[in-house]
Amino acid sequence: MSTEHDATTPEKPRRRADAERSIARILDAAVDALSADPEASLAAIARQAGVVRATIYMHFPNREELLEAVTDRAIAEVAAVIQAAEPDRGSAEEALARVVVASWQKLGRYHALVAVNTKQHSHEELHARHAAALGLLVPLVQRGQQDGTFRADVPFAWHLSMLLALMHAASGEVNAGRVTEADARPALVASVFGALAAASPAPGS
Amino acid sequence: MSTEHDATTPEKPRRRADAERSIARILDAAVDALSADPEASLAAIARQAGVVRATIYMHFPNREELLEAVTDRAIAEVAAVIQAAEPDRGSAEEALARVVVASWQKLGRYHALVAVNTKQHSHEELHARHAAALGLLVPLVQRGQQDGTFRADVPFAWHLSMLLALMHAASGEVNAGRVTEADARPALVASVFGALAAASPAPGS
DNA sequence: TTGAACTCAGACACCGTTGTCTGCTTTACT
DNA sequence: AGTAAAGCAGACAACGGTGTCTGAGTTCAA
Repeated sequence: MSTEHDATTPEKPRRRADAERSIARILDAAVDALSADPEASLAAIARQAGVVRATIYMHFPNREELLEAVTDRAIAEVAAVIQAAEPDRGSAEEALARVVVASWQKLGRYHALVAVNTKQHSHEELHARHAAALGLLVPLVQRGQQDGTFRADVPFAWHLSMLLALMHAASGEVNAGRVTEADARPALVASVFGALAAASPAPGS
Repeated sequence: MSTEHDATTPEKPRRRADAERSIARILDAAVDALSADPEASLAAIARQAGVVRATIYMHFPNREELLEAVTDRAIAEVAAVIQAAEPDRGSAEEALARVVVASWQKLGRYHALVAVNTKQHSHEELHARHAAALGLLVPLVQRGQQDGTFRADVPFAWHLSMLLALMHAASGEVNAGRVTEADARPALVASVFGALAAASPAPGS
């Protein structure tokens, strides 16, 4: 594995090394530019990438496919981080904490990209793409629901959405400078676990 | 510096009745159109409002101020709903549930508008605007923190952000059809309370 | 009822973005 | 070293959005 970066699809073309480099720079620049402005022009992306606009068209047929490649890569990166955190090891609580800590920053980095996709693709299609990364957490959540760690009176997809929302919000807080990253980590873990956890054997109700 | 075109705050301008009507229709259409596509053109908004594009310019000097009026009105509506839920009455837990139930749908309706504002205004400015509605919850959260209902080891602003994120996510779930509104309500309340609640007198940690 | 406010219909110039194309130079591979 | 791939530079038409203007109709309010 490793240095195999395909722009959009793993294909036949044996690209030259500098082409691979350009593609990577364009993708990186696109993430930055689109994070700052979801409607960033290709000219702006090219400028930030240090290439000329025509070079983008050398690797991506049009704007839309570039954005597609950007989100594909972002999701793949997040998925890799999640997987590296071994969501299926240890107790559900431990695993959840591990996954959250490992992935929330990278997830937050790509937070702004959501706005880019919301208009082009439908919600369903967008969710289907996220599923690649989110799907890795399904066993973890279900496991926790079965052993009573997480509330079982809501669908596991609900937990997944709340989890995602909290991680995004947390990275937003850090990004806005309202909390330090060091403070955010335990707070996020606590909020997430609290949100997913089964109600404690409390009285009343 | 005072606004001459205040579509939101009824002031000096003695507008005719049909003008008020047009403004309201434009604002409504803008919410719908921008929710579907954050970059909806003024032509699209005008079409949906059943007016001609020039009519928009009769009440709003430019696109930007129209969007501003839209978000101002949205925030004001949400704030009104929150206030009507009496966030300062009863126990923090009860009040929280009341506020969440009352406001999450309307808040969700305007969820897409967030993407519209993210690029124009800075995060700080945007947060300052939200503060008008969010500020109503500050006493509630602080009260809960003081009496031990909510965790006090995080800033109250953290709780506010998590609260907002969960409500947005919940309305997204309903909007996507993954849960019914009836199911979402108690689930949201549970998730929110769990996220904010102080750790139960449990062992560990 | 009359005048003013408002709306409609359509045009206009201006601007930025997209996608394509052209030579010409530089860089990578064998 | 030679060849092809890739990049640069700068142009081009096409398109859509914005903001302004005109000159008509129509609706409200005194």
